[in-house]
Amino acid sequence: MEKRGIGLNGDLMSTQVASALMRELKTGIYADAEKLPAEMELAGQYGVSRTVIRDALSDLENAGFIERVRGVGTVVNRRIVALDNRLDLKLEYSDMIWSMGSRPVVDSIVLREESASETAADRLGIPPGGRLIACRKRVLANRKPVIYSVDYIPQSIFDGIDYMALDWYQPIFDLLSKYCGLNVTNSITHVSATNGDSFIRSMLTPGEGAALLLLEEVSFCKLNRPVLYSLSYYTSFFDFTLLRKKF
Amino acid sequence: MEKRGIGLNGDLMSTQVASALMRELKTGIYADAEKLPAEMELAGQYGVSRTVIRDALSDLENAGFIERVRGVGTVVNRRIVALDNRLDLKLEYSDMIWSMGSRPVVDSIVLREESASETAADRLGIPPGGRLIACRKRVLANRKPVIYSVDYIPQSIFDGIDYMALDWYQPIFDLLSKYCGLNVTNSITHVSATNGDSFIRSMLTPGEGAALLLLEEVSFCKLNRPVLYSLSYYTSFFDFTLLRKKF
DNA sequence: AAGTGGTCTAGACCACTTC
DNA sequence: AAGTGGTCTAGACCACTTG
Repeated sequence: MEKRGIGLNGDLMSTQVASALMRELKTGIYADAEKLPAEMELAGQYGVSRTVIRDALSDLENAGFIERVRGVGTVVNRRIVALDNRLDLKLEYSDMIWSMGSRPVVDSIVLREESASETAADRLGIPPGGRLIACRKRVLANRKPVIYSVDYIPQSIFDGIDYMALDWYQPIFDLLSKYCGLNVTNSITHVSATNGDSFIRSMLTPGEGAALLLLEEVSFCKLNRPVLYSLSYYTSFFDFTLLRKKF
Repeated sequence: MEKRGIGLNGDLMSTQVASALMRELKTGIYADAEKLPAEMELAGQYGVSRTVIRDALSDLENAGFIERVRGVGTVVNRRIVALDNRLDLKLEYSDMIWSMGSRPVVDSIVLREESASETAADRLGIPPGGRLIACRKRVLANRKPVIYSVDYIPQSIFDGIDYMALDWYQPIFDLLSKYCGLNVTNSITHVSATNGDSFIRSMLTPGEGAALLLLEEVSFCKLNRPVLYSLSYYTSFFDFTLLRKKF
């Protein structure tokens, strides 16, 4: 009898199949395909049941990469497969900068301990005035400033950790993962347009009359635990793309 | 033997269960619940197999409303259930305005036939210079201008239809659905911040120094067929929220 | 009629958390 | 040990599109 549930590298079968299919769709044997093979055929090829294939295809469909049509087959959405920086699927700015061919560089970090504002306390689910760590920083791409951000983290998250000694130049999600064992899974993000104040504009030096995109964001770990409240100002360097789908 | 696959009102069983659960989560018996009952128990209550329940829960989880944890149960994400205007789940501005307690009113419509720009042709997958219908309009909420938009639709979509006679005051998606039988299922949206030009600002009269949010969008029907290319400028009246999730 | 994806059933075992 | 969700199997029928 085959081992069930878990494949060789620890991932689930359906996850492995989904990754494999995605690879083939982007650069492999389905790179020019308009349709994928029938579900039963894929099941045979990968040596799994149709259920596994359908779970994998469900994931791809939810992300918009394919569309399944009865009587027709599994149709590839080429335009969506080709998209690179999906705001709705990525949480990390550094990935975005890398995939745009630049190297993200962080400068002028200011780390402080502060009392939570009413807003911050509400978003993070802590008492007003609770202790926060505030990390203000600027990110450059190709030597040009592209992001200015303020990240607030409850001090309680760093219980027993000398957070001042940590390397705050790395992406904040990496830091939370490495030193606190907290993996951010999703964020609620408010998007708006602004011109910023004179300080923000002096940090980002956008062109005359250029507006900034502001993302106000609460990030969560497993079980909906809020761990990060952040305000990020983005210059027009970024091309934010997202897929909107009816529920 | 029970009828399979389709329930009383034409919806799928899993879709019906998902809707029912969503209703209970928002205002029903699970309005204050931290967890949903076990899958087997739900299966019993709704008189369906565990598979149906799991399909329904999968949909809710994909939209972020619940989280399923092994050994624990199905946990409700209250903050996400409480969100109202999800940019990633809604395609229609009028819904958003209604749910903010205002009535959307469209004024100053300008309908023209134009040749496709290179950009528009590319986005809509038609030859450059192809015939387009351009609909420019302004939307008011509570008598204040809140959106200015330009919608481009390939003329071929209206083959044999006297499009000039249609009611362009209704949402464009309703129009496409009613008269062309085309239901928009998703959109690729580019988000950016801008200050607009003097014309846009005269239409929207944002406050001094207030920036505008620009959504540049291609909307698709079944089989990834592009039917609408639009540019929409939004004032700060709108609170755009979206859920970002790791793929 | 044949082939596709969509759904459903019944049953099984696995991984995890809690008691 | 008991209960949860996660995965998988094998098989069935349904709805739809295409030839």
